[in-house]
Amino acid sequence: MGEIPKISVAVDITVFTIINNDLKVLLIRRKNEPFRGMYALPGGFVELNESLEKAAARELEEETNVRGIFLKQLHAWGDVKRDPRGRVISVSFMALIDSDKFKLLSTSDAEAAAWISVYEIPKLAFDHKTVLDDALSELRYEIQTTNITLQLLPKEFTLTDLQRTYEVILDTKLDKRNFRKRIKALEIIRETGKEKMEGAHRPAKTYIFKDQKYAPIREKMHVFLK
Amino acid sequence: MGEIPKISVAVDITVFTIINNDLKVLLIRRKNEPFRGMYALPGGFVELNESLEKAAARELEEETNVRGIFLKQLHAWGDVKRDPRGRVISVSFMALIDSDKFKLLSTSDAEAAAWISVYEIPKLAFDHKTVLDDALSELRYEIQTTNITLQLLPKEFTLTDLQRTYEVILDTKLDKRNFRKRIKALEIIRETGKEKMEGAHRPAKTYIFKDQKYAPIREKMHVFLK
DNA sequence: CCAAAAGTGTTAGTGATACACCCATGT
DNA sequence: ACATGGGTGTATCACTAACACTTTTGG
Repeated sequence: MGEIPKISVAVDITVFTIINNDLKVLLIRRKNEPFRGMYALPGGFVELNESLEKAAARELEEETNVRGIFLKQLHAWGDVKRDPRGRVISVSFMALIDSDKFKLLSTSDAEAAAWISVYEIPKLAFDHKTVLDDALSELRYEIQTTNITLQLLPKEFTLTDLQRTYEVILDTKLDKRNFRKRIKALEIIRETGKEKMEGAHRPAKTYIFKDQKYAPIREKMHVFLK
Repeated sequence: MGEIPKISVAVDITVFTIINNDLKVLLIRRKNEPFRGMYALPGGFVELNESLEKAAARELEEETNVRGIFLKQLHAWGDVKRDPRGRVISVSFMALIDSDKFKLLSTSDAEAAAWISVYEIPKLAFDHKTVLDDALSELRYEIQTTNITLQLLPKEFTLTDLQRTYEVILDTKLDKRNFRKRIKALEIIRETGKEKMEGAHRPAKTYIFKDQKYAPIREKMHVFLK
């Protein structure tokens, strides 16, 4: 080859979590130009000897201390002028972390990183607002077609925990009876036999996901007609 | 900046069409190493001054003479060893063209390009088999959630034409009455008032898509529960 | 009048929605 | 005994699926 153009390739990760019944995204305050002092999605450049997924996992670990988590690739952003420093294309990823593990973040030496409500997003560097909006709409789709919420919950959880997760992400109220019927029909969770007692009321049964890894919900979803 | 790694970025396009009731993909026979003589998806490297979409459109036009067509970005492929020449990431796109326009292809000076049935795909260069499989499954999803079939049909078409398109892509037989009921309910097409007479039988009404551009089918699709 | 594709309705079953009360516990 | 959240069933409605005959034309 020889005259093949070379371009810098970055990954940007939209990390979601739920804190206080609010959907939050991890944002980093930039210390350097361009967009110094502005919030941005965590991310960084892809090294020559690592895949896109590896790069995203490495950056996520560097920023949050969280490792081994599921990352979903979303989109490649390639506008010529999206980075004022020069030609940079960015591949975006989505990740979800359990809000318990998030405490690891504050013990890390990551610079000014913060969990920001998706409903109070400040002006972001680069095209990161677009990237984030895309990730959010992808998240809302994913929770309806995969078991991805397992990433947001502790291993054992109650049906109320699960319903709240859906409600927070979809930003709606759901009917308790219908939600339970539907979730049971999807056959993605199983009773543990244990209960969780918490507060002055009847204890709740706890559940675990049958698949402990990300998996599409087998064809309960629209197949078109026959 | 300075020590930011630079990577070659390519686009690869899976172009579908229907010929003789068979779903075909455009493949190019490679004239150069690596994988010389082997079939591959059309594509090429992204220039510094063009977006990913522009690059895909340019490559598509160079290979097929077809321009102004809808291209959908699918995925970024970034394995370290996917190209033996060095580090290359590739962003894949999908395109559909009307089989009438395909004739433009053979009049072009494109080198050995061929429409190959998706059921008879030979060994492909690079990771193009994976890229193609991904595109095919995306296509099957897209025709159920968008009006993308408008790219495959002439402007005016009959319901039988439309049904055959779905059948060929989904590789199933569909019930005529149920298909028509469903399509009407989706409200994506409109009668032209004209008819198409062809052969010794009753003439068929013709239809056009209400949106003449790619559009998602407004929320007839699963919204999850309330 | 025959061949060929176009066009059309009904029924049964399945899944979605709306909705209200009793249960088990701690204090 | 009361406050709190956990847990459950039914009736209606909308959509999906299965299925066969009549219509219009050219030859």
